[in-house]
Amino acid sequence: MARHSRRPTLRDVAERAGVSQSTVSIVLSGRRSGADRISPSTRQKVLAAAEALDYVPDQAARGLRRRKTERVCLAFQTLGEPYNDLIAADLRAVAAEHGYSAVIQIIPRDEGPAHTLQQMRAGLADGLLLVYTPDAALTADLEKVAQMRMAVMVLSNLVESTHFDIVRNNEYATSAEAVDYLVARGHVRIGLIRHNESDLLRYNAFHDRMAAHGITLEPDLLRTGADNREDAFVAAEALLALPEPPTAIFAGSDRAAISAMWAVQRAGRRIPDDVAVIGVGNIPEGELTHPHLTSVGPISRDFRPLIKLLFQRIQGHMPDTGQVIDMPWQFVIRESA
Amino acid sequence: MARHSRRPTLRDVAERAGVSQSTVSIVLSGRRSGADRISPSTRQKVLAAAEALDYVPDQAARGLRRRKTERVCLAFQTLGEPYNDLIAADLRAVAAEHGYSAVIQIIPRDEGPAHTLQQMRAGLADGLLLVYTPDAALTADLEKVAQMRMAVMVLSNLVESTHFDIVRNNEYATSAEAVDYLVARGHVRIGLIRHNESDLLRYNAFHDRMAAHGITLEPDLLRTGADNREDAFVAAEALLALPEPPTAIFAGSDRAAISAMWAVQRAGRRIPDDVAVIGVGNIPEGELTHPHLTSVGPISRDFRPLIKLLFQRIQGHMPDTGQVIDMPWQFVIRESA
DNA sequence: TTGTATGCGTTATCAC
DNA sequence: GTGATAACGCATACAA
Repeated sequence: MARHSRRPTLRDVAERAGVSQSTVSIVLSGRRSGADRISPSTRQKVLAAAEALDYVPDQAARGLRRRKTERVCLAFQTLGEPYNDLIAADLRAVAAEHGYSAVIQIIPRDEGPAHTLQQMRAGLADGLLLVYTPDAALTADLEKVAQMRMAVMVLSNLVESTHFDIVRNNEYATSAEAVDYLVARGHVRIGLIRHNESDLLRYNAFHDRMAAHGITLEPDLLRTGADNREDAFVAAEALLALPEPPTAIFAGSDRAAISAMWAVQRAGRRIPDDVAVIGVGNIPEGELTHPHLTSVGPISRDFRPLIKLLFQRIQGHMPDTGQVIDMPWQFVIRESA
Repeated sequence: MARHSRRPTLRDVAERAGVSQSTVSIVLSGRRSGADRISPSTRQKVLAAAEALDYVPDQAARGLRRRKTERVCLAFQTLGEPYNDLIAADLRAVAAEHGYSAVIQIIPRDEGPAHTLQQMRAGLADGLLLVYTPDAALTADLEKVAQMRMAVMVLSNLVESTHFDIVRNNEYATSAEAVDYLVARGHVRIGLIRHNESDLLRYNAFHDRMAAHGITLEPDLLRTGADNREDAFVAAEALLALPEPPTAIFAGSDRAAISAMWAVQRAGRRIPDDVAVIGVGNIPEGELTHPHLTSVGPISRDFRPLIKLLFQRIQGHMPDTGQVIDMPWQFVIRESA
């Protein structure tokens, strides 16, 4: 295992080609259209030498000099959320079109995105796409990142700032629609499975609409902390085990809703006749389940428009003040409610 | 939006503290135990200045100088695979213990990991954890990466090299066990839903055992390209729509198996009485489904031992020749078969 | 058209 | 104990 074979540098390529470092740099950096500055023959020699040495430019050195990483970072809490998968795929594709590389950072549930923001300020990437609802302290940190000429886009309904771009959706209105739908179908005892604390709006909608309909909320019917499929399943089982179980379950995510559906089936009840189930997110999986999942979620699953905006900002083609972008949601009635 | 506020450098901190750059570097870099070299009072001044300026050291410059990124990279094809989620969480946690940062790169399905390997050679990270089965050409590229003093660990049963660490499992034997189990229960017409091409062993096991039992394979019962839940669902529907549908389905992944279960339920058939279903992976979700999913997969879901080995290599505490690590699998009989 | 010289921000080696 | 100074590998302004 021949370790420690020193990686070739510009100088190695220059020596092999019999030219100077700068010539090699001009040819290989692709900038300033090296084609018209360097003679074809020199150019060929350089390319041949680089090829022979298997030269790869050093990111640290190039980044230090250019003040650019040509990298974007995507940060979210969990890979388990199907939308994060879609966002990651779109980000990678659009980044590639721009000659950029995409990296993902996981935000630990108990610590928040502080580490990622620190990394950004240390120069991890030129742009950040954050799927998270930061609190006030983190908003300040985010603004610091944005002030360092890096592009920042946050997907959150609850953050406020003019220093970076924010993507919002009408989660509240569509969730309210779903609750109204359940009530209109005669449901009074509706169980709630909360996903995590960062997205309050769907729960606010639940509370508000139930109050509007004059239905008092029983603490027993509210389960929290169902961040993953397993916990959501347990929460649903607890709801179904109540002396007076709910006739409908409103889950904070489609994943939680699917877990709830399994729990209902295991309890030997029918969906939606015995227990209706509604989720949030409208993930593709909801069209596979049996019965198909009624849900609230984005109309479009294409995140490329958002990402293109992020690259607009990276390239400086955006106004200095942060924009607010709307991503419309809808209530999709399928079979489970 | 006060953009372009130049980020503070060592010199800014030095000026504010009234000392030299080197002193600041010694204090802040944490190396060489700055505590005993620098006087407490100077040290305090430096720390105060850094705090006041909100100084964050530049990764590019530090990396260029130290020849270290203090970063590890995890690369895999899809976020949808639950195990990748577990690996990512464990990697992040162990990395944090070592003062390292973890980044994830998605390997595009149509291009393979070439881009990530290029990034590694350009100095993206000190170590790479690759969940992928590279072909011969990529193995050569991987060896190049490993030769540049970076730690490389690959999770694959099909790659061969002494230049990096390889993690294997007994996927073949346990898959064979599952097939034998189905045959022993009287199943002859067994449908196969292939996941992707990179993990051939489970399909080899299927073919070999069926042949051993003298059962000829019908092309109609073999479906390929079911890389995601949606495609697997379609594949299962096609199987069930056959004039003579299978009495059992062996899916290349648990996700595919769960999709198949939904398809079976939608077709109004019972599991396992009408159609038995077996998956591969033994993901946590399999204990939630109704019925619970019979599967083949890792005994342990804890990837930290592997990751600790990766860090051993990063720190140079490993023999130069690549190791082969075994990760045992088992056949888990639940309710679906 | 090509080469020389300088600096990006940091760390390490040396004097003092 | 602390401060100049020289690299790390690359890109660019400028000179030739």
